Amino acid sequence: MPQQLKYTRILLAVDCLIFGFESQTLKVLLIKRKLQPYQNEWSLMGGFLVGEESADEAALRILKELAGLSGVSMEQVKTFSKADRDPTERTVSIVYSSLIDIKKFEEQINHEYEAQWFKLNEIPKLIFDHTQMIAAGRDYLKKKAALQPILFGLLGEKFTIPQIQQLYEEVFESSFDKRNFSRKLLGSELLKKLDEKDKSNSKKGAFYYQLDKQINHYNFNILLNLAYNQQ
Amino acid sequence: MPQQLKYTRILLAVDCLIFGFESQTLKVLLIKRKLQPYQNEWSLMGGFLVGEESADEAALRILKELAGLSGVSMEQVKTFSKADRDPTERTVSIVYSSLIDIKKFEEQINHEYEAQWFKLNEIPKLIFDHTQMIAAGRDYLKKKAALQPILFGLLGEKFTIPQIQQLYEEVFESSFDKRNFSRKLLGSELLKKLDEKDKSNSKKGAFYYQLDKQINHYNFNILLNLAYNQQ
DNA sequence: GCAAAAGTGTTACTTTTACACCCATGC
DNA sequence: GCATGGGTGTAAAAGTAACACTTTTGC
Repeated sequence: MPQQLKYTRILLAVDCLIFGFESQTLKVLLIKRKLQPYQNEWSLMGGFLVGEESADEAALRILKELAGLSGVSMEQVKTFSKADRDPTERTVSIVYSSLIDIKKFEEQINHEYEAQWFKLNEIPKLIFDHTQMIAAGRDYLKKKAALQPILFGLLGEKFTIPQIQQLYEEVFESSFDKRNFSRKLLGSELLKKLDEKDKSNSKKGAFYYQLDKQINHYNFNILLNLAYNQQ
Repeated sequence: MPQQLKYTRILLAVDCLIFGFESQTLKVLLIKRKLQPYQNEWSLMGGFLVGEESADEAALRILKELAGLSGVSMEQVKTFSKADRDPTERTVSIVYSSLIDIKKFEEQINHEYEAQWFKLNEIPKLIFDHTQMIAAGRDYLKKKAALQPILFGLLGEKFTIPQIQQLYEEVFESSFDKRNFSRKLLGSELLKKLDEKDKSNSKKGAFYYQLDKQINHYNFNILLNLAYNQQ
């Protein structure tokens, strides 16, 4: 008799935590749960593993099913396993997360589950331990951003310096001197200035920039250092 | 009928990945599996969740049961969920890891499962995806060490500067100039020099140091910077 | 013409890097 | 007495931090 027979098998879920950036703010995508219990309460996009799929695969499927998003590359953040986290039945959940540019994915979003973006300081009460999941995701984001220029992934094809600065400030919950910040950023030689200006935030308008080259071929100490003293 | 009835329940395991440092080398603790299949092959200390325990709790229990270690604070690294990772039955495994000082825990280790330390470049063939787990743990260690002075946790109560340097060099798979390294380390004012010398590595002997104050009360840019250019 | 955000330069200070020789000891 | 690893200083270069005023333009 295989040893395993005496162990309980447990429901395995995946929850998708999508951060987005828009109008100078970091937001989180939430949907309304359509099942009992907790029907109509806000939650991350979550679901159970089916068949032979891995958690990575399940996360992509669930994000597509519940929010309509595809082509988002998520990373595993953390697994939540407390026995009482889901009162219905014991469930272990693996959290996946990504950062996206809200505008870029706006049209893809499916509103069947009332998907909606919430600012980080205006997050409603969520089911289960989803509030903790968001905290874990933020933490993950902070660490990742300190070591890699992931934040660009969140920006659309073009962006302004003040936009990037606001993004970094939100992620690190800090603020930077704009002269120093823009000098560093431009000094990286990663950005190409466009002729076009973004006038949505000021009368003068801010020039748009684009990533000039492939991100991975560079030394990103410049970006790392933005976070250097933050944590 | 609850929605969940249609989903499969899955075996949930925990694997413990213990890194240790001894005689200038980073090592990993492995045991011999006592169950079929793969009996007598090397593996991490792993086991299934039982009862109402969380994965964090299971990891502590399993580490104690299979290797005799207690008082080790492990952190969750990553969850492995591919359908075919365990050929016996579908099992999802959450990996936990820690860094310890081998000497400090030497006496605790229980040899019922033939627990043995292996150098990172001399790791035998392991069951399932345990080799990948070690790679993920190393990566985690590198990132963590770049942001926090965890490496001290791995050293015993006293240590020499060359020892710490070798440790950092192993973790970052890199090398540092010893003058710069020791200047930074001593400049942190975290270390107190002892009168005693370690003569196990040279005739002249190297002075032992101790951590002088509580680690957390300090600014660890000094240590962060050791890793600054490494990744 | 004024409010509001964009953009830009300099200086003092700190940190990093690169580099080579003497020291203490056991054999 | 020599081989081995331990220990130390300095100068040039790079990066960081702190600071204030001008520009543009829509209203």
